[in-house]
Amino acid sequence: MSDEYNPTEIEAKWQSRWSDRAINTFSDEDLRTAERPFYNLMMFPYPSAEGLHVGNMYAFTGADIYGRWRRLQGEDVFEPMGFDAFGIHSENFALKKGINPMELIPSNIENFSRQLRGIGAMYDWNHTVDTTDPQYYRWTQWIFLQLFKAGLAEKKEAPVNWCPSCHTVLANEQVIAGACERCGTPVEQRFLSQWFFKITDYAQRLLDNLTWIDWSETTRKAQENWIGRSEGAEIRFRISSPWEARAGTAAGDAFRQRVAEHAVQLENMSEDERSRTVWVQDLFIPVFTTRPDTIFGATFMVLAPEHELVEWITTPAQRGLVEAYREQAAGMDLVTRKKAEKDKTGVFTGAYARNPATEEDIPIWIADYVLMEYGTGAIMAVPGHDERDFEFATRFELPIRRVIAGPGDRVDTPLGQAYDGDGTLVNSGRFDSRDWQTAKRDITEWLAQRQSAEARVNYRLHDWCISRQRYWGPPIPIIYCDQCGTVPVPESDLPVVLPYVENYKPDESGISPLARVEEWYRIPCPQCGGHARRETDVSDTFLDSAWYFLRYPSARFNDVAFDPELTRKWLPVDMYIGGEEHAVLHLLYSRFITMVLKDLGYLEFEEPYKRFRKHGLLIKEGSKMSKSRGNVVIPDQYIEKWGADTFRTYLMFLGPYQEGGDFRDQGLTGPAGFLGRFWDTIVPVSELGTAPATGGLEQKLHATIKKVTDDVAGLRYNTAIAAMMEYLNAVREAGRTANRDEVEPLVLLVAPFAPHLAEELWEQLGHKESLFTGKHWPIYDPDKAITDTVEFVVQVNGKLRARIAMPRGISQDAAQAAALSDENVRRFINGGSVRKVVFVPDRLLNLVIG
RNA sequence: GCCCGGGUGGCGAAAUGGCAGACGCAGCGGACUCAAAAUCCGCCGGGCGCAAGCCCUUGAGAGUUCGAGUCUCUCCUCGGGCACCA
Repeated sequence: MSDEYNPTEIEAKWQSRWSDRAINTFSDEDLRTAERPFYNLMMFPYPSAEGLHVGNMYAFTGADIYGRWRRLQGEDVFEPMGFDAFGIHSENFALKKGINPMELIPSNIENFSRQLRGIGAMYDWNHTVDTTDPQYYRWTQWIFLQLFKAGLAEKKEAPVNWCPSCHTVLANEQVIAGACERCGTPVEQRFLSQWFFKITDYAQRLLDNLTWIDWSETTRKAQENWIGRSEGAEIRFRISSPWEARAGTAAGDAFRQRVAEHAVQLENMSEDERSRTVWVQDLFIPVFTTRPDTIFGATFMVLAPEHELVEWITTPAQRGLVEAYREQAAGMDLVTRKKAEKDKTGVFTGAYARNPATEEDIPIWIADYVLMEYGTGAIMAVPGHDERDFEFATRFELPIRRVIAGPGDRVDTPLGQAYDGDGTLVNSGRFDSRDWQTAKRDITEWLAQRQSAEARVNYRLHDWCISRQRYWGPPIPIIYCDQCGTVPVPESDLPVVLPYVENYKPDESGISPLARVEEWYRIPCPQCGGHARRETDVSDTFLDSAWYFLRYPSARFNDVAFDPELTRKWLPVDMYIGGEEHAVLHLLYSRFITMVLKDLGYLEFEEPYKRFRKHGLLIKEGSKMSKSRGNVVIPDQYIEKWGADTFRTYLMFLGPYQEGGDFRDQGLTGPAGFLGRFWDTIVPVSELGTAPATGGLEQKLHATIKKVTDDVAGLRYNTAIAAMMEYLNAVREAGRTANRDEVEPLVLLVAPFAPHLAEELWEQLGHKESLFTGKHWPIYDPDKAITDTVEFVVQVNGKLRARIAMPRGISQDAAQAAALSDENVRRFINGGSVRKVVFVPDRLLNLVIG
């Protein structure tokens, strides 16, 4: 080894030594017998074509530093890494390249693994996961089956975005201003039959647990918003237009069936009437509202254009208009339709409903600002107190009525805009002058007594659509039999292997590419042996990643998804670090799957991650990194030039880890110089025997250990590094070769950041074992971490007038005496009398002059 | 519109209600060198001053306090998330 700091040489040496001596890997036996298990998890990457991005490396380095720190404290830290290699990203890249993903993805993974080995993280490559491995997705399919058997997976029709040019279904995120993000073609809405997981059944539990899990606050808030709990009431409005749907006619029978299916309320009907006729006026339209207190101001109703009742209540005179409007709405993509800036449009159905509070008949309209997916797909419109309803009422000249009076409003103060603030009720009959908050409850109760309402909670969260009409994912393990209907694939037949398909491109049919492979999907029914076909959709990538953390410890077992004993020992995850971009979907889905598996008896916990911390986002020279800007930082050249240790240290130094930072090429010289001086300072020390720390360095050392320990624990890596720099500067200012006790602890402090350098110096200091094999993190002595003298700040009337060194623990009187003898202090007191003295021990003295 | 974060030197950033600008980058001056690079030493928010020191300064304005970058209110602004969610 040469005298100069040579990162390339050192890093190669230690990476191969770690691997040869199995420093970072556990055997399955190690996992079973570990005494102080600590599961340190980071979000696994999808192995993109471009390779490891500096954003990945930033995330992984910060997480690895935490893991290495816990290991230096003597814990058995399990730090696995894997690949989220299924999904549309990988498939689209394969399409672009014209190479089948089944051939392309393995080479991406290989490239990624190579890069990951170079960043100096302590990954356990004995326990890795690749979601495209049949031995992995076999268990993804198994989880689907468990949900199916528990009644938590169901197939239903749902609207999707369809690009007629690319022949594919698009996620909402892929639709930009109503057009396909790739080709610019306007997107259409199509209805397809899809598999859903009933995550809404878990909405309240997912929300409740957020109060106690130890997660970044912003992430908890994001989940809370996403779940979107609203409290209010469901109120029923009786239709008051007297049309009938007669039994025995085709239309009448179809209507009666719809009524039964959709649980529209039927009341006050004799058996005889039921068998003959359904009167539209016997139907109720349920609406959800968070403002039952404003019901006296509901002057019309609006249904979503797709609402089932529309075709039955529309009058012949309005039918043409209504049909035209419905068609137009159906042709519109979901994104454009949900645009708030769009002008309100709508059509009157000709029908009326009775407001249960005022007993007035109010018109029923349809409009696309009411969404079928939320609530009941119908609203009571209160234009006086809802901005959207106000806009609609103004446009179509519908009555606007004030029913809430804010401070200073009179009963008849006209409304120039919707008022949604606090107030008391007006124009509301017996509820007049009641406070709006109280009235919410009172009116709901009053209507409930008359069977017209009940209190209700609604969630914004939708069921999780897991079907993908694409190729690159795990086939959904379901078989459709002509005789037996929907049959789950028997668990003993798993995995349902994704076949190699030459033409895996999606086409205009909207049907999965697997539907073109007859020899694959046509199979005998596992129950009756009759004609049957496989489900040809694959599942969402988010399902792959919803349980991968359960798989890591058991990654080497093929007969079980997760071994119960290892799971009990290692899970839930102790520390999870990842990007805020997954704050909602991935983190919510994995919480949901964990809860389900717990309810089904497979797990003993229901929250997968004890702690979650988000890391910040890296930008480059003040702007976002993106391929189009051409400013994406690829770590390889930097590591080659500066070494992984310098690169890691720089990434952690450029800003607070949880907030991100601005990457500038020039900035690397700072940490590079630091590590170079570190080397120069410590190499000569190895030739000396032990000697204690001397002078001010001992105090400074203990203070630094405290600072670095606290900062690393709180992921404040930037200030931890600054503290080490300060200490190193102090050692060098001593102007002599340092004593061993002055610098050996510093080698340990820097080890999580620059593990190769630390190992090398540790060895040169005479240690035989890797420093990551023992409990080596230095412990500070609180008594030694403080100085004997303190610099007192003396203020006069709150302004700094002097700094005076005084012994620690000095009394107020003594400090005051010292202060009063200071010339500058005297000058500012200027003969005035000291009216008040503020004394902060060992810190500050403030003399207030009257 | 709603919910989170931010706004501090030329730049990245520090600061349990108690010395604003730690640490680093860039810059300037010096040493070494024939020279350059590397390395080392010094200076480095603005203004006044020979100096001691003084005044100003944390997006804007008010407030609480002996004392505010930090707490409260109002506003401006940037970033992120959600969004006709009834």
